[in-house]
Amino acid sequence: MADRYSPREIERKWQERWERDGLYRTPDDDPRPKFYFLTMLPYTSGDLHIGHWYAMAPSDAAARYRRMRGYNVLFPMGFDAFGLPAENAAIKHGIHPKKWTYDNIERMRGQLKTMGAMFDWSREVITCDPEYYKWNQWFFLKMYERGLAYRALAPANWCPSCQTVLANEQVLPDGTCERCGTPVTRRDLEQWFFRITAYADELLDHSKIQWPEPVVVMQKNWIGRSEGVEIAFALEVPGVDEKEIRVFTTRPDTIYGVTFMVLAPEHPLVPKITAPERRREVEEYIELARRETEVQRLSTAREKTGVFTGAYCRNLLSGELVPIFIADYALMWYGTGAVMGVPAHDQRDFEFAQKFGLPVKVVVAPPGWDGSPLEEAYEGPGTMVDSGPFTGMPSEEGKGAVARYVEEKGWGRRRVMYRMRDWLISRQRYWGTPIPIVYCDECGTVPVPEDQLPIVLPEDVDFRPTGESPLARHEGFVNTACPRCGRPARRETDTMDTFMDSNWYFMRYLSPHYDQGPFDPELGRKWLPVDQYTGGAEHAVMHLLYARFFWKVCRDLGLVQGDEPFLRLFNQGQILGPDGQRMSKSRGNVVAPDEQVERWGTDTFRCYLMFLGPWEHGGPFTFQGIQGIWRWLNRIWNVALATPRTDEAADPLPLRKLLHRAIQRATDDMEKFRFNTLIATLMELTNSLTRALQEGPVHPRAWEEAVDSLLLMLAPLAPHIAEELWERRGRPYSVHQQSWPSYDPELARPEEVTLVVQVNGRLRDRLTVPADISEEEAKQLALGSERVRPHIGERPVRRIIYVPGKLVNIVVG
RNA sequence: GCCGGAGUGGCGGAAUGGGCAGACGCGGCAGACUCAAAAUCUGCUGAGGGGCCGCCCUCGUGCCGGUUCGAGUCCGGCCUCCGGCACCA
Repeated sequence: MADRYSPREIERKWQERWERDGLYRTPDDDPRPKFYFLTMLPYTSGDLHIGHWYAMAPSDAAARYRRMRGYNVLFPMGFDAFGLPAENAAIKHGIHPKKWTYDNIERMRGQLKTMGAMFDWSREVITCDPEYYKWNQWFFLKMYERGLAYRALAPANWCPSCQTVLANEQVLPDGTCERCGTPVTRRDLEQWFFRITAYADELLDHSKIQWPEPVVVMQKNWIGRSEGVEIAFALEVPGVDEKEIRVFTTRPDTIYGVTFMVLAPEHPLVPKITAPERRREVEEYIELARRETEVQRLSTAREKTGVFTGAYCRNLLSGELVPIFIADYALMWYGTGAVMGVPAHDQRDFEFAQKFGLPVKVVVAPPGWDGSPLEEAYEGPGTMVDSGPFTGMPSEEGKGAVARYVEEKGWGRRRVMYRMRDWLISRQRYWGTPIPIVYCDECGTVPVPEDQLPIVLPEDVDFRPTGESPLARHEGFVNTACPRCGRPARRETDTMDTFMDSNWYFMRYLSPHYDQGPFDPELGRKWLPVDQYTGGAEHAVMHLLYARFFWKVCRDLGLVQGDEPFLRLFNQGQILGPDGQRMSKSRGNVVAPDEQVERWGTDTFRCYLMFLGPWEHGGPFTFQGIQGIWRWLNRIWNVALATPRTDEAADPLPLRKLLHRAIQRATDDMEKFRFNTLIATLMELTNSLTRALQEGPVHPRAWEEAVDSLLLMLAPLAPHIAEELWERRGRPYSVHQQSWPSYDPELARPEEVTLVVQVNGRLRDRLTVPADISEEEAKQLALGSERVRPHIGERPVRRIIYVPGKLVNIVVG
């Protein structure tokens, strides 16, 4: 018997050997078909946690499998290195964000290497490196040129006590500052946006990608397209120039039910139309709304609030005059910032009307309605009533009819609205990509010329929170010369949202040090788009939507071909603590992967994560089960190195059939990322081989074929032990350069099947029969069964149902 | 509230173009090896009941109903948990 399985020794040994040999360097000039396998890069938080392992280890197995299937596989890794936690660490512990980040990268890179993954480290990308973010700035300029980057006034979270802008993550759920507990207010600042809404309709089209349906649905909901009509209401306030208020509605069929009008508090018409005697109350309400955080304001549980402006407007269709209110449930950034109040057919309007004693006028009769007052808004379809010329029309039809009428009269037009807003990319933060813009008193907003990039983030910055954006206090950074006129000018001091970094990192992997553009276009043509992307579902809307948008911009810039960056997507589940809760330091349920690797070895830990359950499910990490994987790998060790009693005369078929069935199932599972059942299949194969070993002489070539195939199928899952055993069995280095075993369908097909015999649908007997048994034979066999006959008794057989290879069901009585 | 996803033994989970429920593993029980323990190996392990105990019967996939010869799987109505969105006119 060979010596014992000792993961610590062999794992270090092979990791060193693989690195020395450049086994996982992906050549760009390889004749095999390319396959770009991408897994999301980690944020440089400090330690590689179990979630990273759960995301990456199965991805590695799948990438290795692709490689064994004859593809030239690119499987790169990098670090998402800009972001708030680095800055917070600096504020809290006085460590410079750069040092904090690079120290973390150093540690995490080491941890990643213990995984034994086939990452091509020569392509590593670190997003906080000027070599990388230079191209963030370059992209920004391209977008600015095309009008896709613009500056506008937008509200930001503002802490009046800290005198600083806060990121959304720094605002606690109760709307207070995470540092000082002061209620956060909103403050309007000039900020930069990317015009993602210009691509809204294209982003709604997921027909060219194979993504999990839930992610597609989430993106569609996020974009939130709705078709409706913009309609004018006549404004008849003396001394006001504006003669109309425009509203957006998806329910033009309810227009005769309008009993009031609501404007958003920020609506520009409000100060103009407010009656003198209402002015004080209106201003107070506006101030109140301004002080509220978005979270508070959008809370649906709250009772409706609002104030009457004293002004009226006229419904052009009905000719009725209705009062104009302001209320914070009307949102300035959606539609026109004005809502027509139809309490009978909109629950929000209904609640508002109840509160303010406004009339509820039914114009779409619910089926079977007796004319009595409504208890709540009726939002379904019905027959239009009390609606002028449209009375009697089904409301669904009325939508189009009213829209046409309104368009004919020139009172409005059909419009499409989106829930999605443009992407605000400005962050009043230090640790991010500087926005390449200069403000000049003479020339205004001036983009930094390309040849002056990168604008390097200065390191000698006072990033402690003193009430200003850190870069704004750095004289050497802020003060510059206008690129256009040369006169003194000021740099933009905001930095970019870090989602900018993840927009295109997968392009940078192709040529991480290329300096003529974001990536070598020739390599772009070769490798892009990504064939398979894996990562957490938490990125369903933000990252994955931004990256699709960005790709389409790149396509329009002529940088990439095709419409989508990630052809196939897979979301792994989330790994929980042993208590079934989210892992967190405060709960004390964090499982450190390093300890598990130390104890069991990487191969065992990797396989265990894959064996836990379906990859997309995730679930609690428990310590008991890992033992089972350890035992299994030991059994493989023993089987692979055993010297069986062999006999040329032994029948090779049983072993071969067993093996080829296993290969068939394993291949199918690999294709579908079903690692848990894949491992179960390999366990069964291992157990069968162990039994064959004990039972007697085996056919020598069938045995060798079976053991070699087992190791080949093990290789993507547990790369180190597979390599070690492959070598010990005298096979040529490396197991990872071999082909995935193929199966012979003839051998994989079972010769005998178990035929289930039922009487009236209840299981009564199992018969082992040849797979090619005829229907007639099967029925006769079933009827003749000793176990079946008593259940038929004297009752007549009415029907016999036969499912080939599966069952016979005898219907009696 | 709306939109997704999921509910199967003591536990993680298998099995869905309807057809053997519980593969594989953990845990548990019993045995072998051992002075003993660990490790390893073998057997049993959904619940209930009956036996002429190497056998049989009944029940059983969140709940209620339906379709079907047959439902974990399909349909209708609920319940619970998880995730996302949440006054989007």
